[in-house]
Amino acid sequence: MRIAEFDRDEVLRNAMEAFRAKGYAKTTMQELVAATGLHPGSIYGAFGNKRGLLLAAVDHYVEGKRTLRRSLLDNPSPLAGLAVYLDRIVGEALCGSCLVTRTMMELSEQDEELTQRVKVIYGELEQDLAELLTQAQAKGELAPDSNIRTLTALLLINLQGLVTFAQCRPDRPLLDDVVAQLMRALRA
Amino acid sequence: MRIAEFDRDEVLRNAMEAFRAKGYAKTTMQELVAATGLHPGSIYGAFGNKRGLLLAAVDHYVEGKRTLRRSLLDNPSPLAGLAVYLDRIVGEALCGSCLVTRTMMELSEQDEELTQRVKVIYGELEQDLAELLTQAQAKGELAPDSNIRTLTALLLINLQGLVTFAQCRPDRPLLDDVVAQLMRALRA
DNA sequence: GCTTTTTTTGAATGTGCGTTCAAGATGGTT
DNA sequence: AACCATCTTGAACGCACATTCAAAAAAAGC
Repeated sequence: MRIAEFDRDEVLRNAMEAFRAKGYAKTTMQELVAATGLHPGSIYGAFGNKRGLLLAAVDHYVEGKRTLRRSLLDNPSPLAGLAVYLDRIVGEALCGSCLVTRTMMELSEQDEELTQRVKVIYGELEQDLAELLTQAQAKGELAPDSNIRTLTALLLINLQGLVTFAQCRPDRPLLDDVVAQLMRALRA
Repeated sequence: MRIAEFDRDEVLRNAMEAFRAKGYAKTTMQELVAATGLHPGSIYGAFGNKRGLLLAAVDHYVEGKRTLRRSLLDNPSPLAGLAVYLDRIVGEALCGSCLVTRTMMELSEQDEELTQRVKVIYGELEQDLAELLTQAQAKGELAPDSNIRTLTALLLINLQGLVTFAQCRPDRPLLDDVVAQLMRALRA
């Protein structure tokens, strides 16, 4: 027997960063070898192939995001939690794009398994947001006649859009104003 | 002398469709040859190389979108024009992604010239929307104290997000509700 | 300490790609 | 009608890439 030397989490973090920076197709094995510190044989041994490494990196990325999201949203005032979360999203959007969105745009309509996985990820996010809005409504932070499903979709769309928009226009004050406007729109 | 036999517009339409379906990197020259009906030599003669064909296709795509947009937004009631435009965007989002967004996500941070071009395209769209909102405010369709810049950004973000969201969840009634909510948010 | 099993290493392989090129076809020009 | 510039055609090229493989190294079990 012999145990693997590398730290799987660190490898996935580095791979993720590489994929996020250049996209799947344009990230070469050479770059992944350089980024992870592993040699080709080790990568193929541990993850099967390049696509396997991407899938593992996406899972790792999503798990981190999900944990963070749930801790930020866990707030006595649901809408206050949402505000904190949105602030965080803006901060991240200013630093770089989202691996999931990028992967989805690049590989959807070609990779059925990956598309399915992305849909599950979106479903989870949607459910978290829907629960949050339901609680907000129960606590009177939202109008009783608000349509949770519509508002959830509006939120998702704005999360998506924010990250993309920030690539073109990394203007923090503007993004903060937009978020404030969005929060007002929810209550309206 | 001899005149080119192919119809440039049709070639660009077909190339655009190919690029939009699979992205730049994953669309092979073979597929472009099949899609356009041109042989490699002709493509290289007319557009320089694969990237040149992409740039030409993007320009063609954007020009079409811009013309359509301006005609839809040209309405005695600015907000009514906006509603018509958004309805159209929803319809298109249900059919497939946006070539510009896709190209941007795939090639930004690698292709400086293309990034610059995309920023110009976004600037144009932003300006059109800002003008529309200014007119709406002048005609009393928007509150006098609304911040045009913020609302413009909000609109852009939602346009962006709508198209991406629709890929995962092609649900026309839901999208219509979201658009209605967004229109309400502008007036608030 | 020897064997066994797994990992590491990095050079080698084969394939698919964007691109080029030279020969043939075409139509405008004189 | 002859010429020439340009377009068309499709085979050929070279390169970069993902992947494989065989040898070396390193831990675990006895």
